[in-house]
This record gives sequence, C-alpha cells and structure tokens, in this order.
Amino acid sequence: MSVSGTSEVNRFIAGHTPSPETRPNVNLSDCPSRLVLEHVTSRWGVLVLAALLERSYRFSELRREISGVSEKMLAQTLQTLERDGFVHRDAKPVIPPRVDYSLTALGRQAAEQVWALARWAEGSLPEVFAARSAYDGVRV
Amino acid sequence: MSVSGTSEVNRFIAGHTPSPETRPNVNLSDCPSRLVLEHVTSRWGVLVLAALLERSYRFSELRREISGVSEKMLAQTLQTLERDGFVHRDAKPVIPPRVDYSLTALGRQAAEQVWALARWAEGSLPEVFAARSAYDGVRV
DNA sequence: CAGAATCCGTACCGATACTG
DNA sequence: CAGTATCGGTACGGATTCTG
Repeated sequence: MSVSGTSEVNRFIAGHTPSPETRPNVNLSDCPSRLVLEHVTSRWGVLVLAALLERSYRFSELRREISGVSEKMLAQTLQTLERDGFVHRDAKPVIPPRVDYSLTALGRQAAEQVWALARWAEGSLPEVFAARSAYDGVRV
Repeated sequence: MSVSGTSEVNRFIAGHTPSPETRPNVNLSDCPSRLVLEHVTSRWGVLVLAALLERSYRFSELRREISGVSEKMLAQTLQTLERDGFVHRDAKPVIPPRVDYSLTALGRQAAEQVWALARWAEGSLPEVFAARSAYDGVRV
C-alpha cells in the first residue's frame, strides 16, 4: 500500500488543475479518501453531523447546541458539508429568515460512520489517558 | 445531546489546568472523544495508522511510504500516537540507529476504525464529487 | 539513520462589525 | 434570523540545518 498527501494533489483531484499532464510526480492514485475525511472529521464537522443525526436544526439552534462554535465556522462547516452532499439546506423565504439543516441519505451514512468512530474513541478514553500519564511520567 | 469544543476545554481535560474550580462555564462533560479523534483523524495520523495496519515500519520506510510527509510532521505524529498508546516504538541500540514502529492492541483497534471510515469515504467519492460539481455549477 | 531545533510563511480561526 | 466581510493573533506545518 502506498499513501500520499499533498496540497497539490488535493487541488488536482478536486478538479481545479486544468491540464492533467502537469500532475506532480507523487503517487496520488492512492487515498483520495482524505478529500472527504478532512471534512467529515474536521473539528466542527463531527459535531454538526452528530447533532443532525438525531434531528434537523436551524442555524441558531445548532449554534447553541454546539457550544463554542463561532458563526463564521458554523456557516463555513455547513457550506462545506452541503457542497459535499451530506447536508441539505432548506431556506424558507420568510421574514425573518428561517433555514433548516438536515442530513441527506449520504450524510446520514457519513454521520453514522463518524458517530461509530466517536463512540469507540469515547470508550477508549480511559486507556488513552492512562497511556498519556505513563508517557508523560517517564518523559519528565 | 449537547456537544462542545473549546481549546480551554481540551486543556482542562488534558490535565494541564491545576485548579478544577476555574473551569469555564461551557458544558464540557460531553464529547471529550474529540481529544482522541483529533489525533487519529489528523492528516498524517490516518496515513500512519493505515500503513502500520499491514506491517511494522522503520522511520525512513514510513517516510517513503507516506509520500509528502516531512520528517518533522512524521516524528510529531508518531510521538503523539505513541503517547496516546496507539503506536509502539522499538528503538534498537545499534549504530546506525534503527527504530521500528508498530501498532499496539489499542492502536490496531484505532487503525481498523479509521480504516473502515476511510474505506467508506473512498466508496462515496463519486457521489461526493458529483455533489460538488452540482453545487459549484449552480453557484457560478 | 533517526531525530531535534530553528526559522518563517500561511492558513486557520475567533472576534467584531455589518447586511438583507 | 441567518448569514457575509474584514481584521488580526496564533498555531500549524514545510524547509533547512544540526546532532548522537
């Protein structure tokens, strides 16, 4: 197996590089899955997907639910997830505006995957903390 | 469900905040799993775990295997994963030095989890790319 | 060979102010 | 209410140099 990760690679695969023959010599044929992973496993991406897994939310509801997220990052995260086809954005033409966010079928798959990973991570916390203590104790 | 994510929160849980009574008012009782996730789902963390899933590697082998990673980031990633108890570091006292990296039992669990996620992500690439094209097409 | 240390650009991210 | 625009600090990460 051979894996790679370069920003040029990402841009190439994303389709923004016009001429395929100018592709760098790195083996970018492997692991383009990072292009998806880095969005669904991003700091706020995980939390947004987890929240939407149980029900749909309005923008301000999400902002309250996910404590600590700024408007900017929430909007940015939602746009990225919408662009990737994970989140459906339903903007009702009313005043004041009302926008509901929900998971698409694909998004539900993603959410369940990362949720499973998060559950495992939560379960392994004791072991991880123990390992960190041991490591730090020795290194001092 | 309520999720949170603040750097202060992370520092608190990590055990670097001496006085627990100075804890911020955010609800940090939820989702500390991010403390583990951000390491195993990091850019190079995923690739390192994936590589070590099939066999153990030496430092320079890993560096070649994961094209695009700098020495600094590979060393840093390996140290983080070792500290969390996912990677075992076996430094042989020879000259020139030889260091073998392998997965611990816990690390194998982590690797299999992220690998499953990566496999799903790879499979969903066509749908994601299609969604991106549709989104970008409309937005132009 | 396996790293540690340093320098430094940049991209991320939060805070703030503004808009429809 | 649901964002966008702008600014600025910071931390991430790459390139280079040095060491046991």
